[in-house]
Amino acid sequence: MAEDKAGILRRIYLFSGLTEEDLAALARLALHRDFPKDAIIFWEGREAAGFFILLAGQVKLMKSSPDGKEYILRLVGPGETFGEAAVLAEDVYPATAVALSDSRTLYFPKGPFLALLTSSPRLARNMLATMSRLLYHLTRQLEDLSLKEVSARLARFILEKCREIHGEVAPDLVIELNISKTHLASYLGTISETLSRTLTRLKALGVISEEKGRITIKDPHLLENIARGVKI
Amino acid sequence: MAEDKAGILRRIYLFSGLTEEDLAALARLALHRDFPKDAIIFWEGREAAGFFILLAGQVKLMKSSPDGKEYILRLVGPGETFGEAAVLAEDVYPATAVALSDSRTLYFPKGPFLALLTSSPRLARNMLATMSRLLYHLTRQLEDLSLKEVSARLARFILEKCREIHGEVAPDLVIELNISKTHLASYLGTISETLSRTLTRLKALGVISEEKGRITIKDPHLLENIARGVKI
DNA sequence: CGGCCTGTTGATGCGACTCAATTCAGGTGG
DNA sequence: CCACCTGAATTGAGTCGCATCAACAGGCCG
Repeated sequence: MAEDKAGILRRIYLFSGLTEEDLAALARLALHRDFPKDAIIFWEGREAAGFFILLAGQVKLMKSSPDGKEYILRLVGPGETFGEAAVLAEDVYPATAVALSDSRTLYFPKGPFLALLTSSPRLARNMLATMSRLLYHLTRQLEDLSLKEVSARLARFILEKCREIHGEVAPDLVIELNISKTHLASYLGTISETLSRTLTRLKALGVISEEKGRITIKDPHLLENIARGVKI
Repeated sequence: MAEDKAGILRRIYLFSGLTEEDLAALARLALHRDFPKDAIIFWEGREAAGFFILLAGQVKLMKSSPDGKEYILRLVGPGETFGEAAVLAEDVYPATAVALSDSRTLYFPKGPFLALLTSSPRLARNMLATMSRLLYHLTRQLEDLSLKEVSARLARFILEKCREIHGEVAPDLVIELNISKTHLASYLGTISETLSRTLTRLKALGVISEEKGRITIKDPHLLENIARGVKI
């Protein structure tokens, strides 16, 4: 069984370049934990006893307000880790994790992992790089939320998604939204009604076309400008 | 000279618990760099060749939009590091750093520091903890910006500042704003006019009193509720 | 079929940004 | 020492973006 896990771990970015020995040690302390759709994986504010790697499924990391609104900090896909930040400085999870679909994870208990971290400089380096990228990502989100309006945030989302999938941005490239529009709205810091209206406006402008969660880019140049904050 | 630096470094959180040997190595690669008020220390998007420790003065890390608005991600005080995230995964600084007053810093070039990081598990651990706390901080800001209104963000700022200074929140405790209200507004994701109005409302409610940048807490309980998002 | 969830569209109201005018404080030079 | 200038802070009026409330259409499933 441990060999199975080591094979999986080898393909996770966080563990790239590790020695076989380190991978084996990681595999020994990893535990399979599966969650059905809508299950809460951990609550914001609860003690962080470990972190997760998502093997299959989808997970949202979110904050919610007393009056029921929610903001999605991050959408986690297979191969990505989550809950990492909590195991280091803070002793509590900074957000709530919810399975958006049936999800399989590997769980790493905090204590043994920290020990391994001390003995493997490469693992520590990878961990720092991972957190660095998270920081960068959050920084961008803060910039968007504070300085840009919904249309700009949506435009940026589409562009980044497109680069992620196709490696470039060009007319007639198609992006699949793998999440509901309600979730996308929360991720963009707005609500579904506003997202719906904004999409309609972009469609009316001929910047994109869309049906059933498939967005086709029509005018990349204008889309870039909108993402930059140009009023429409 | 190197002894001087080692003495300074010893008191920096990031370097706590390091061996004398590591401190000496750090001291050897650190460079003094001073900046006058309003100097740009680094630009967002420029290559990150190293990071800084602020010894004296004050620095803002900010994002700015094409139309001149700015958002302050973080206010850096003496003893804190900045630009750390950039030296690891990203090769560019994610924000612009500006000296708000004459500032003295120590500068650590990326390459040698990374080498040291690999050889000192304790340093790597501290670095991870530091970044972890930054992540936590940014997460809170995102929550505030997306879910709360200005009054709640201001209330939370006052409460956190109070805890930071006095270790508790109680009536008649005084908080010194060491920054201009315009800067505070940018930090709270708003503009000076709105901040001014919000302060006036809080004063009218008897929650706080304020003159010349000195805020006195009058009603801690109500302040907590406002921070939680209760409408006023 | 009827329930439910997701998404769309319309009407309305509120919070916060904009623009503009005024006051105030600090610093400078005559 | 006071007049002057400059940038910060305040206050008012108007506008705009977006959330809210509400009604409704379409797809899915028990």
